Amino acid sequence: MSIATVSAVVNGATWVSDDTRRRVQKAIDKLGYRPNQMARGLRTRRGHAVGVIVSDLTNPFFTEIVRGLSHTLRETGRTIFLCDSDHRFELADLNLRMLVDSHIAGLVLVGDTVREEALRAYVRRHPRSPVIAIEREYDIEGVSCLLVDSEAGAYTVTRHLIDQEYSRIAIITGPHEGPGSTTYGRAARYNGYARALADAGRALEPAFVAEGNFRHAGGYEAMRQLLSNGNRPDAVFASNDLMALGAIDAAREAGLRVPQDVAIAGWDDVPFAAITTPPLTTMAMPKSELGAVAAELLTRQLSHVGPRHTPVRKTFSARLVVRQSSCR
Amino acid sequence: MSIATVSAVVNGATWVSDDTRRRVQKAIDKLGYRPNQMARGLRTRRGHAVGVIVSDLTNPFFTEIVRGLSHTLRETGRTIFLCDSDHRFELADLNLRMLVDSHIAGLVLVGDTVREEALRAYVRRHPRSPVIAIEREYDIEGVSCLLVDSEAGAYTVTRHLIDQEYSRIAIITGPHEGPGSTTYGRAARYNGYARALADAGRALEPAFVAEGNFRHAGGYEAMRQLLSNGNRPDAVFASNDLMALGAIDAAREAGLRVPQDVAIAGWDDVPFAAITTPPLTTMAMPKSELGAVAAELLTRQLSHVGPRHTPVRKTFSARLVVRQSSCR
DNA sequence: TTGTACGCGTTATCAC
DNA sequence: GTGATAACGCGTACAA
Repeated sequence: MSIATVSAVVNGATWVSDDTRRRVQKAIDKLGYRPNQMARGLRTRRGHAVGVIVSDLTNPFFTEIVRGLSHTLRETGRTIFLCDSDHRFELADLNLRMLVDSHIAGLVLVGDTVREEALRAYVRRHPRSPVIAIEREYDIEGVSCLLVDSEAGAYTVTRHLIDQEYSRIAIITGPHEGPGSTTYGRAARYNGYARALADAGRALEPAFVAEGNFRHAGGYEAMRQLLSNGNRPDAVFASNDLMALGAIDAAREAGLRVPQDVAIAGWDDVPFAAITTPPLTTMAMPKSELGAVAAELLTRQLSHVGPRHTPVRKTFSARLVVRQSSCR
Repeated sequence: MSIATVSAVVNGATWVSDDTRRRVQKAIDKLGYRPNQMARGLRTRRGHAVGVIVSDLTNPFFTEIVRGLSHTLRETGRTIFLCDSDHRFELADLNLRMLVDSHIAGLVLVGDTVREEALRAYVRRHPRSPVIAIEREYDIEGVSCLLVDSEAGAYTVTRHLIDQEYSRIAIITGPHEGPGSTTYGRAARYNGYARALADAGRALEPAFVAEGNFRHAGGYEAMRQLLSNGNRPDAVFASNDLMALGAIDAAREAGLRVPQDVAIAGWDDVPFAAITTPPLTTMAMPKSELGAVAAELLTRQLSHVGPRHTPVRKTFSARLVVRQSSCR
């Protein structure tokens, strides 16, 4: 028995005879042999683990995706290098650097994490590494993006508020700069909101636009700001559920009833949205679909041999879920 | 300049002259040199990443801990190998095997994950690897455990329900077998519940004990079971918040009002517990404390040189947070 | 179909 | 203080 033969068996080479394969396998089981991933990675110049950077691990929408990935990868014997970028570019860049040092086999970006420039550099230096971005659009060759049509969704939910006869509709956006300013922050969701107002012949009141940070506290602060104006809004579309819940807290604290005095709508449909006080109207993200497609895409691209895998760009749509927070 | 000297500088050896150190550093910055973690791990027989197995990534209490760990470790330049064991022993064992293959530097167990036996084997084969278990007690030398006094907490919350003049108090426990059956499932929380009833001179009704699985769906099912009895409980202590929320859903579906018809109390005080309908009475876990201690402990043990680090066993206590779900 | 020998990038040992 | 060199465990080109 030789080292090379064992290696061949372990890596499933085709040229080993069935007989020796069995004998090797038996020995492996008996001795409890396990390949050393570090040595393997050193030799192959390509690790076995997948790097994942998520912009906010406390956001249930994101954890659901990570959980799905974790399970799919386990079936391939792969593990996840997990990093939380805390909604900050500097941290995301740092995280990416650490992942590069660990020689990951592939990269998954969940939410708005690394800068376009940083990712471009990564792709250039690691042409064989699949990159999948979820909920963030990159204009980089070789990067797959799984997106949700935020503009259309924002239009839908704003339209819904208009139909409910709310007349002074505000929006809590993502941050103006930094993560969130790209895909689903100001750009798309704000545009959808603006277009819906325009189509209904409503004016866009600058005082009705507040900036949040995709977190509970950010929604709370933004709502306080909106309420401090003389002309109070009677409906608020928050760009995600965490901020919507923060907004509800702020409204209640100001002695306002939701939805009688002010309606609130969110985005994501996190599991808790259905059981808050009051239950939250929100745009439901196609979570399971997103997770499944990402996992399938990743494993396919990882097992792909050849110089370059084919990137995918796919847009899903969010679905309006009407609950009590937007119906007087 | 020689390879060995550079290595010495990178690893902060004391014997390099300040002058060469500066020169090496300058070259490192200029060339953008980054040590290859795989080669390093291969040589040292000890990786740079920390393995984390969490029993349920969708449980906000757990993600908070993971998030904290992620950030603390980033400061040391370390990454996390994350695995979700999905509340299943087989998966946890598999995860542990994968982590071993990846040659982790340390291990953190969040929630009820790997079996005592599996962990014992790990510790035997990796005496230098720190192991920290959060919310699960192991009787293994060298394993640090950060615990919460579940028995006392369960006593407190049950006592609270008694004080609120509820008379038929039920419990939704963790699973009877598998993860959850150990620390905080049947054992401690059930015992605290039983002792509180006994101290108050109440009988322990077997029909008032339902088994859950620490998930929303499990709480829902357990509640349905409790409600299907002729003698309905008028208060339910669920062993965690996810199950409590499931129980609320089931109660509402059965046409019962919470807390007028049936009171519900949970355990964890996840962020959403404060904003559910109605806001949830629950035992607040010392999250930030737990996270901070775990992180501090881990980094200390990781940087510890010598044959054996000193394990720590620490018990925190949960705090009763009374909200509307338990007050008519 | 099998075995040999080399190199992946690092750290540890020891001679200088 | 510094530099040469042997491992670490594996994949693979190439010889057999």
